[in-house]
Amino acid sequence: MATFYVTTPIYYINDAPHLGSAYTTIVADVLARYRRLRGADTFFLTGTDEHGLKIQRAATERGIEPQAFADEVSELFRQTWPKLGCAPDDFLRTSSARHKRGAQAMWRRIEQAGDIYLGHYTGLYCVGCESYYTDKELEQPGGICPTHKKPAELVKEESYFFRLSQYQERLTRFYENNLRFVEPESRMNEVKSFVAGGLEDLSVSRTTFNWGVPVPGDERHVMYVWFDALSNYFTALDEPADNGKYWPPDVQLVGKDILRFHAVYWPAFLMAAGFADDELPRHVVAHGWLTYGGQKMSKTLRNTVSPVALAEAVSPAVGVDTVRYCLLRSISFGHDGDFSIDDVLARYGADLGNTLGNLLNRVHPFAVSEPGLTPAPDGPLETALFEAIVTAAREAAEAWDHVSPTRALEATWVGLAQANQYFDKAAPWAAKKSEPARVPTIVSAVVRALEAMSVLVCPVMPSVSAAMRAQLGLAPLGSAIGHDQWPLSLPAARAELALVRGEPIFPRFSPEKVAELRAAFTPH
RNA sequence: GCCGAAGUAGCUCAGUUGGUUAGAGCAGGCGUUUCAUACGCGCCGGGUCGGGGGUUCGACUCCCUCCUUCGGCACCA
Repeated sequence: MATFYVTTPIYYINDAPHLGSAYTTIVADVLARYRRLRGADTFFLTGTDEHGLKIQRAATERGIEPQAFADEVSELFRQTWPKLGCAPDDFLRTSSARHKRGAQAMWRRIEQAGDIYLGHYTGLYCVGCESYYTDKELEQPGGICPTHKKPAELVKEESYFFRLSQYQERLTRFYENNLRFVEPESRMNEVKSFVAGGLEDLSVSRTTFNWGVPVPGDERHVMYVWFDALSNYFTALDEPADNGKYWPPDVQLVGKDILRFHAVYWPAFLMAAGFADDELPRHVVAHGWLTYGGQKMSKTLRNTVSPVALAEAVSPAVGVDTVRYCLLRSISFGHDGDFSIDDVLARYGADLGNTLGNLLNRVHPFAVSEPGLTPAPDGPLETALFEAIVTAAREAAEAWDHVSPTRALEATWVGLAQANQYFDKAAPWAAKKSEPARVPTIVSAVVRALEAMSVLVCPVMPSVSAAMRAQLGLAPLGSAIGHDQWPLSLPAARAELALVRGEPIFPRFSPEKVAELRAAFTPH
C-alpha cells in the first residue's frame, strides 16, 4: 500500500502565523490532498516548536509560565490552519509529553551509539540579553550587542555535543546517491558545498535556561532547540499504531532559512540513531520568501497581512480557495515571490471566474433542456477534448509529484481552456437548431470534462471542487485508500444527468468591492 | 571577500544536452459569437533574450568580463 508522509516545519511560537507559514502549510495540505486522491495512505504533520530562551523570556515578561504562554500561542496556530482549508492529521507540540518522551528516546539512541559527549561550548554572550550571538549578529567592530550597546563576552559553558564531524563522509555519500534529496537543485548544491566545507561537532544542550526537554540522565541540561525540534518528525509517529507505517517522510517542506538543519543535521541525527540510508527522509523541499505587494513583511513596518483576513474579505464562500490558488499559482515555487491583492483580483476574475466558473455556468441552459440524456458515441471533437483533459491530468500529476504547484496549475488550466474551446467548436446553441440529436452528446462531454476538472482542482480548492460537483449532480470527492481517482483515463459517460444550476461560484466583484479590497490590502 | 543563482514581451514567468521565423498566461488592440458571470473563441507580441567581448557554420542556451538583484559561507526559528 502506498503511503505518503508530508511535514511542515513546526512553527516557532514567537509570532502569530503569517503569510509565509501559511504558504508552507497550504503547500503541504495540497500535497496531502493530492496524494489522498491518488489513493495513498497519507499522513500530514504540522505543529509548534515551543521551547527555548526566547519563549521563556516572553512568558516571563507577561508574568506567566512558559507552558501557559505556549498553550496560548500554539492554539493560535492550531486554529489558523482549518481557516485556510488545511487539515493536518496531527498537530505536534514540542512541549507535549509524547514529544518529550520521543526526543529523549532519540537522544538515548544517539548517546548509546557514542555520538553524544559532554564538552564545553564557547560563544559570545551578552549578559544583558542572557544569550549567545554570532559575529554576524553583533555590531562590528568590537562585537557590540545591538540591544545593550555593550561588547559581548566570550563565555564557556558546559554542553553536550553531537559528533556531527563524524558524518561528513556518509552525508556526502548519501547526497550523491540521492541527488534530489534537497530540492530545488540549487539548494542541494548549497547543502553539498556546506558539508564539503567541513563539519564541526554540534552543541546540542544548554544550561542557561530550562524551558526545554531535559537531557535524559543530566537534568541540568535541556536539549538545544534544534535537537528537540527536528526529532518531532519522528516522535509524532512514535506510537505503536503509526510508527513504521508512514516513516520516513516523503516530503519535508521547509523555508530556505532552515534548510541546513533539515538537510544536514537532521539526517545526521538519524544516521547516528541507527537509521539506514533508505530510512532517511526522501525529499527536503525548500521554498523561498514571500513579499506582499512588493514589500517585505515585518511587524515593525506593520505591513503583515493575515491570510485568514484576506480570505474572508475576498469571499466567505470561496475566499480560502482563492487565496490557496493564488499563492500556489503565482509564486514560482522555490523562488522568492510576491503576493498582492492585485494579483488576487486578476486571477479571481480571469482564471477562476472567466475560465473555470463561466465554463460551468454556460453548460446549464443546455443541460436543463436535456433531462433524459442519451448521448451518442463520442465524435472526433469529443475524443480530442478527452485527450486534452487526460493530458492535463497526467501533466498535473507529474508536476505535483515533483512539488511544482505552478506547473501543476498551469497544466490544469490548459485543460479548462480546452473545454471552453470545445464548447465553442461544438456550439450546442447552433446544434440545437441544426442537429438537436447532438446536444446531449455535447452536454455529456462538457459535464464529463468538468467532472474530471473537479478532481484536478480539488487538492488546491477543495470547497470549489465540492461546489462544482454539487452543480454537476455529484457527491464531493472523498479519499479512499488504494483507489486512484485521478482522471488519467476518460471519465465515464453517465446516461442520467442531475445537474443543479446554482449561483456562479466566482461571482464578479463590483467596482466598489474591488476598491475596498485594494484599500484594505495594499501595503503602504 | 569567496561560492552560487537570477536578470527573457507592459506585468508574472517557461525556455531539455547550442540549430529553421524566442514562447505561455495576464493586461492591451482588432474581430467574432451570444450558451454563459460584458463571460467565451480567433487573430495581433518586430522583445538588441542585463551591457560588452569571445568560441562556433550557428548561442537566450558554452567561455571571459562588467553591471544589477538575491541567496549560501554553522548553532539565527
